[in-house]
Amino acid sequence: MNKTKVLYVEDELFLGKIVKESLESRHYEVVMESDGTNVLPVFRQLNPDVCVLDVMLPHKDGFTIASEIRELNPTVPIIFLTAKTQTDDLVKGFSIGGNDYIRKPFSMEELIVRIENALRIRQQGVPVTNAKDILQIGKYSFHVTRQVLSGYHEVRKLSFRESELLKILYENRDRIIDRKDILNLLWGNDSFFNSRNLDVYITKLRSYLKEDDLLEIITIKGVGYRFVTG
Amino acid sequence: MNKTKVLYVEDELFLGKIVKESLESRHYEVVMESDGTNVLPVFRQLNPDVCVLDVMLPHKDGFTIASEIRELNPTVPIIFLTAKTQTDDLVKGFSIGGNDYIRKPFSMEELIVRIENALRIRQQGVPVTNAKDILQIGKYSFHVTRQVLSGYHEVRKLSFRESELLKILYENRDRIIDRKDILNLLWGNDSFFNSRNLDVYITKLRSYLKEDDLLEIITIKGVGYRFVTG
DNA sequence: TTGGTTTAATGTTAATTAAGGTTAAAAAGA
DNA sequence: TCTTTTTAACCTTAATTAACATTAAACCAA
Repeated sequence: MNKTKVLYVEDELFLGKIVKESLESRHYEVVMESDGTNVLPVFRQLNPDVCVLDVMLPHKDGFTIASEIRELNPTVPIIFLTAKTQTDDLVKGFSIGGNDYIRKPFSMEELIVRIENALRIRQQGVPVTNAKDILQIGKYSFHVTRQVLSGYHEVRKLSFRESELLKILYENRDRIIDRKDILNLLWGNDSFFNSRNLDVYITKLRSYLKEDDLLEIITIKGVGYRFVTG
Repeated sequence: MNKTKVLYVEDELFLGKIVKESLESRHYEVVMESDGTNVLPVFRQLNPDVCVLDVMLPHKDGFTIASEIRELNPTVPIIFLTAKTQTDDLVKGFSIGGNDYIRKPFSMEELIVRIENALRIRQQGVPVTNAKDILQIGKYSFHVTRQVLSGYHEVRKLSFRESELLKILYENRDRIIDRKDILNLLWGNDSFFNSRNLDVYITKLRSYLKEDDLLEIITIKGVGYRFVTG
């Protein structure tokens, strides 16, 4: 049987060396990367069985790398290493869909348990990603039930209304959606005040989505909107 | 696994050298061209996996090169590098059709993400052009759902009514279209006021289309219009 | 028939109105 | 207290209406 291939991204070289050697002594094949910017080509070349990513990296955080990896490969398990200072919320947002996380400091046993766990789950054919829950919207990925919108540079937790509106827009992308329909779906009626409310949320989403210039919420005055995605 | 081959067209030699070496250190094979006129032979010889083109080049702009490359190869991903001074809309207008673009200055991470992204999209067999959405109208190209009309010199965002009218005219080009039919399609009825409204929009479109002398919206009094495109 | 005149249709431009955008502050939840 | 949602105020833009100009078909007289 081939060795399990681990892609390990860690900027603390001292810690990294220990972990790498420790895993190798347990018959894993480990490729370590200390620079977040170089991960994708290495990933493509190695095609690892599992990724272990430190969240705090000099140029690029682990979440961003993760969502890039996810675009290349929607199923490979990803394990985050987080310092205890990170907010729980965002980490949790990412700790689904084949992702797991371990708080630093951790023991080798713990890491190995998580790795084996991830591999086992994947082997059993348990869907690692609840794929339909994660929408690719342009350069963003949007976890609907977690209400997390992740771009290259920032990860944002959306409120309920923001998230629902984005979902509606996405489901009807490239088509004209009636203002009234959105209002009825989001507020249950289309009174004047809710109508102005919708304007506010449209503005918010536009600003959240501006990392990708190709994403556009076009206003069709007197009618509604059209969300153009590609 | 073979290295990913990148054709990189860039006239700023200093920047180019940095980018080239940076990509090479990340296991890409890079061929750099500084002169736009020589790109096609190089393309043929290299048969790259992805092209990265600076838009502002001395003799020939990146868009022109891109369309030449497209003739040789309709699917290879093309990424444009554009200066930040170019207006958003210009970029938007041209960045349609499966290509991506990056604003200068950019980070290496960003470039790599885009490259990997482009390769992945191609692998998945995702269609690179949403061709049916882009109409060629004389010297203009018209992106219907984005409501963007791009000529050589200016790119204009059309309003919904302008855009719909242009679409109707184009779909019935070189034929006589009844005024009434347009009115019914655009406003749902043909009352007097809407009728005057149509006049206004016809005037607007005529002025938008005057970059190309061969395009003409001919009035047929008492009947309707004929949009002559050839 | 020809050239002028009338008249309705359409062209053009500007003013008005209404829809929506943006931002901030207030209110409501949690 | 902190976040989300709603309300409010003011700003921008598209769509409509209005006013006046031009065109071309229709009519008419010499």
